[in-house]
Amino acid sequence: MPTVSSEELAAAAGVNSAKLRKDFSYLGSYGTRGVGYDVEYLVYQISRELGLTQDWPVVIVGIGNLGAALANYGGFASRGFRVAALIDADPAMAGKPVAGIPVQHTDDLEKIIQDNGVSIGVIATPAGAAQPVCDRLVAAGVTSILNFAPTVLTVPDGVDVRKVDLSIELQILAFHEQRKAGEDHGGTVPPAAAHQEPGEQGPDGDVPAVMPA
Amino acid sequence: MPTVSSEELAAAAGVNSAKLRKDFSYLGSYGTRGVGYDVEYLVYQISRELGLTQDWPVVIVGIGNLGAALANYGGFASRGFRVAALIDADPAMAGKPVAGIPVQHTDDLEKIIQDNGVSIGVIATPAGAAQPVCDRLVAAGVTSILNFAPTVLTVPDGVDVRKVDLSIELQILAFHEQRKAGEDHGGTVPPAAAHQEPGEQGPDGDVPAVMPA
DNA sequence: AGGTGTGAAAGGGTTCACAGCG
DNA sequence: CGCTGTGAACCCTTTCACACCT
Repeated sequence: MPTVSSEELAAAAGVNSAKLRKDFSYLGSYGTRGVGYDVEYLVYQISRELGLTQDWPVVIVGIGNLGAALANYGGFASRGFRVAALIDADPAMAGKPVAGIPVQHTDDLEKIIQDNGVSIGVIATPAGAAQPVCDRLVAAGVTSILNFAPTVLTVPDGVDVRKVDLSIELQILAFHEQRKAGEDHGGTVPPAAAHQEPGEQGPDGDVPAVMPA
Repeated sequence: MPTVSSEELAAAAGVNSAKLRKDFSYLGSYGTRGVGYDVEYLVYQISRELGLTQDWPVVIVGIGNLGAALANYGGFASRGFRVAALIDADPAMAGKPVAGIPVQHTDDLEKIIQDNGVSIGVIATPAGAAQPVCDRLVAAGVTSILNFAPTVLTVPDGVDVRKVDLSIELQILAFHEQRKAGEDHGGTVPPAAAHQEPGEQGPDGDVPAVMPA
């Protein structure tokens, strides 16, 4: 299949074809009228725009179950991510290989970051260790942090943090599950929040915008 | 602190106070004019609306690193989730306790679901096993599935699926990282997508709406 | 013809601003 | 007087519809 139309892609993605064309148009004019989009060319252009063609060395700090799961996760390599190092505070872990990469001790964190030119760090430590680790990562030159620890991190301006809460997705499912069952609700919620569109399976839309901890 | 104003909550959440008040108004009139919101009462009302006051038994299928990390995750209990069972296809795992819960074999999946009245299942298996597991969960009565396997699942109408891709958040960070560094871009992207607001750390907004696999 | 690229219309969500209540 | 609750204004995103190119 050398070429696709916006109509076909839209159907596959579960969106309107006009939206898809408009979105693509922000990247440039990569389609051919009367024909569609050249698949290979389009994939390359989107990959480049998203930064998938670059090599991103990342470090994972905190090699418990979650850290190990991340280290073993196959999806990283294909998106341009390379696990440059695994770091843990437990001296007993040092030297042990996880996913083929030897775990290093937290003492060497700064050196590891600098030697590998790492700008993205993943924190998978317990809650208490997260902020100190974060501070050291930032001081060593990391400017983007993915945080799996159940804490809100404080960082200086110019540093991006994204927090992943493994229970939030479950909570969204439970929210809908609740509605499937009993239909006796106190309040009124606008239709947009009532239910996700069938077909989509992703973390977007359909989530209350404001949800205090 | 027995009471909060919408202004204070909005500042803490990094949003507009009017939005917060409007959002709350969909749940009912839980505030007091001239005073603010009674914290304890508000927390209860929001919890109830989100389904946090209920008990949600869940099963986790696939007890590798990720499954184990989920089983050990502390955040579930406080949100009303109870890990009713851990299930794995490896006979060697059967009986082994993970996070204090003995792992059970896939053969007993249907019985486990029914005995515990489980309606929410978590899939943390390898990609190949995900769809068969999903089918069995659904046949046994599960109506909401949280999928960590790198596959898009096919389910009948009435079943909700949410897919968590651990590399997508990393990709979003890399996208911004790329912009921090070089500023030579081919295309033009609308301002809303240019950068996340400082202060927020969540998986929402700021993500291209359409991103074909 | 067939399908992109895009101005213009429609729609939905956010913000303003203030009436109204404690 | 202070702060909620909310109609109305505003703005951004999505969709329509069609000119234009292949």
